Amino acid sequence: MGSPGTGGRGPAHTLDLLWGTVRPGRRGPRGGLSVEAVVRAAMDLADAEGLAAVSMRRVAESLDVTTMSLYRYVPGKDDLCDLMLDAASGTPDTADWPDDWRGALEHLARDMRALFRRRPWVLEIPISGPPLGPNNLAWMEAGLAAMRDTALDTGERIRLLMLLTGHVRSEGQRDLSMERAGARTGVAPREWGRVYGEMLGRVLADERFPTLARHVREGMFDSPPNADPEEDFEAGLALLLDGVEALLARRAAAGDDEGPATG
Amino acid sequence: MGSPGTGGRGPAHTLDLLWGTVRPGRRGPRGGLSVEAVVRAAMDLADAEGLAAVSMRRVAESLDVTTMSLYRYVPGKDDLCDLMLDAASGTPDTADWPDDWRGALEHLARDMRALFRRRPWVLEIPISGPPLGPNNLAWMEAGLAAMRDTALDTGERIRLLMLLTGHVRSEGQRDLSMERAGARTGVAPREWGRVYGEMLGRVLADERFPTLARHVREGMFDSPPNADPEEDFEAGLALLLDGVEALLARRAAAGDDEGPATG
DNA sequence: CCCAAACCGTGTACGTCGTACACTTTGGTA
DNA sequence: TACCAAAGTGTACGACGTACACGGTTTGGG
Repeated sequence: MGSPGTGGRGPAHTLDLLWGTVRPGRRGPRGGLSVEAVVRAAMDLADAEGLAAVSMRRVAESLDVTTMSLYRYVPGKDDLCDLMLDAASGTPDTADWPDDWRGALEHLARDMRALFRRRPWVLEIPISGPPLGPNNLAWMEAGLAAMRDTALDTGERIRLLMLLTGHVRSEGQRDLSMERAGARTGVAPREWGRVYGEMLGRVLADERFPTLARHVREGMFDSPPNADPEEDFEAGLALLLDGVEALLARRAAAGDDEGPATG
Repeated sequence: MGSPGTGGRGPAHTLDLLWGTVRPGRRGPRGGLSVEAVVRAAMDLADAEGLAAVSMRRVAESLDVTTMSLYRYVPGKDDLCDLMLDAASGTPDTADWPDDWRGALEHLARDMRALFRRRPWVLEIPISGPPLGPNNLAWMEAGLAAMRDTALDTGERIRLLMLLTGHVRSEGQRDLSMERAGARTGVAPREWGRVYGEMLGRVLADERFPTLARHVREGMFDSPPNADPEEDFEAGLALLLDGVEALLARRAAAGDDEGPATG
């Protein structure tokens, strides 16, 4: 499971792979495969059977080549996953995004969420560093563009973007874990909250959680905590952006002799 | 890697494991091991060498027993990880938490963050469902208690708690990935931003990211985006709680004929 | 009192994983 | 044309989780 070897020829090569700027090599036979083909095969596998089904062997098998031939195109599995992540991220469609920063950021967050719902396995890929691929940077570009008219400085904009993606990822991972918890016990995802409540209710009856117990007794699990993931997501998003508005309002009130940010 | 078998005797047994309410069984030889001993050994291993080093074989080896004997105490590795998570979570120390909800929630978030800094491997454990262990519930209890005097309803309180833990986890995972990215390239974590900037700067010079390029040209990476994780964490936390305050203010302004929440 | 049931711990084995390494085949270039 | 980098193959190693059958130990019910 670990990486005994070095993996690749350094992060510079990984960057070339991400951006598709690999010199094909003039000598030798023309390769029948390509980085994109390998990545696409891996993505197809992940789409069909989940990330756990993506092994070098299975990917190679689906391409009708041997396992080791993949290593001619990809340094190792970790890098393959990084490539999959960027490829699956795609490019945000900002056509119908509104002009105001809040509306645009809401669209960004929702589009990102839709992406994770479409390809849940993206959330399972361990992030190995800052976003470096073109697609991930395209999302960053869209986010920064959405904030162009705000009074936030560069650091704040990036932080807010990170915060937003963090929220989208967290919420998506929670949804995923709920679904899988349901699959493991054989209960439908929606009914999990019921089981949850029963379990907790039985257990909390005689323990040292007064506040929790009070909430349970007041019917906390009649409508279980995460019954509507969409509402949780939207509420968190709204809270976050409300925080931003508060910050902007504070700033506008404080430095009103200063000119507004020039677009 | 997957779980071909059923793993355990259902989630009810896992709950018993978590709460330490396992009937020892009157017949047969007294076991030299125990669930706690196994979990502790696994945690020691994770503390020393990271979660990747925690395998059934290595845990058994550290306990001077064979691999399979572990399965007498733990249904499988997934459940072991769940147990490790709850055990590592410990119990929040609310002694020096202030009385106001905001201060208390800040302390909760910071204490949680400290926990993840102390045991980074906790963040690598894939969450398999809602919090069910006593320690995780203790954190939930503390969080709910912190909000006892607010005008939030139960659902909102839980959502806020989830949002907070999501933020702490996200930020911790980002720190972790940064550290590991540095380790992989052989660069110190602090210098990563520099490399990041160089890479992006080189790449962005001739591409289709106008806003991003503008920020880069304006010195975005002179002080790299995630140079100070602590500041990022605190800023996000503040933003979040500002959002809550805005919600509370809105609520207070709207329904002032309604009595305040009774503690 | 005794035997069978329950339980602990062991040993072996299977299928899977990532990937190192030596090899043959291929085809552009010096 | 001869060479050699590169594509693709085959084999192998050391891990992993865990199913399964077995022998040893304790204890409860008859």
